[in-house]
Amino acid sequence: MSVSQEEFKEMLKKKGLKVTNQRLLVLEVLAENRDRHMTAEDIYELVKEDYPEIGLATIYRTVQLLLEMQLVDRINLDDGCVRYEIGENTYGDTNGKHHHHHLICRDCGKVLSFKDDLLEELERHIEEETGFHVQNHELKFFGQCKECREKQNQNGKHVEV
Amino acid sequence: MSVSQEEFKEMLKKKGLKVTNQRLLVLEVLAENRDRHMTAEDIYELVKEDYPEIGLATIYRTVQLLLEMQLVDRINLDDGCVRYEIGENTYGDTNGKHHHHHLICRDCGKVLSFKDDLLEELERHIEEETGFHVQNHELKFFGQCKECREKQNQNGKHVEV
DNA sequence: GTGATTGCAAACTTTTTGCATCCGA
DNA sequence: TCGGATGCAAAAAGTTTGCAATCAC
Repeated sequence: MSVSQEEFKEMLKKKGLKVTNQRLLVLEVLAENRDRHMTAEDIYELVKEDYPEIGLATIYRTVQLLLEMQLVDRINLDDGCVRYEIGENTYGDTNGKHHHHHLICRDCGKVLSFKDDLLEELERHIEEETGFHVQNHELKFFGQCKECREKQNQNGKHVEV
Repeated sequence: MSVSQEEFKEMLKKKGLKVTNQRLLVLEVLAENRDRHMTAEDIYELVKEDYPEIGLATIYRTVQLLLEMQLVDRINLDDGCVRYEIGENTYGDTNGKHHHHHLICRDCGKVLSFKDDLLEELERHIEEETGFHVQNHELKFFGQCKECREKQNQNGKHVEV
């Protein structure tokens, strides 16, 4: 079940909230950049192209709302700012895409995504052992990307781990 | 291989850095609170008990140093501040303890730890498929803890997921 | 003695909040 | 019309930095 713009409007109305240009544009910008990991500032700059009078505070208030509506995910790549990604079932043709994790290169800062559903077993395990009910997860791997590794090897350095 | 205070002093000297009371105390406080997830402010308050003249900036500079020396880990529980945990092999009798993940309750904010080594297979998988060399990871689960779940059930509410 | 380290205060960055105005329903 | 939503500016919160004084070696 993928959420369309029409469904988003319905969801807003059902909650007694108003459909505004700002809200539609924030979600649209996130949808158009589903491969990026956008900060509030990134979203602000892009929405401003279509709607120059928007304020940064509105971006923050809107992503908060979208988080609560579970239409976007929040991720933190440990670079000092929170980032937002549109949900896998929101606004897209990506009906098959499931969870993905982030691979963060400590050398160049690049962030790769890695699709995977293997955590479901672990989640079941956690629920059985602790009674904690898992609703969502965030998994980051820190290390060195292929390119940085090759670059290091070319420089004749020994790869120390 | 567990790192003792003596080894920490050696590591500092080997890097041409000085052994100061402040550095020893920060690591000691982290070691004494390995079950907590300490913010810079938490560490500051505790070190101040033994060393009232310490400044918050020193805490930040020291944890940065300890991170680089891989004696502590940084975690982010999405509550607005970065947290620090002493490394599993640092200053402890916990030679068998391996990786652990964090279970964050969205209702009461409590953070539980869950020991597990199941991610190693996934890391191998990632290295094979992408060439990304994994050095560390951080895994958080968001959901509802046992107590909050029971409380909700007692109130007669239907548990919606 | 000398260079690394510290404490303090100021600067900086990201995010939140108060409030008058505006706008969707 | 009316209450929710917005833009702006100010405030808050967390972290970093410059610098003179201090301390470890």
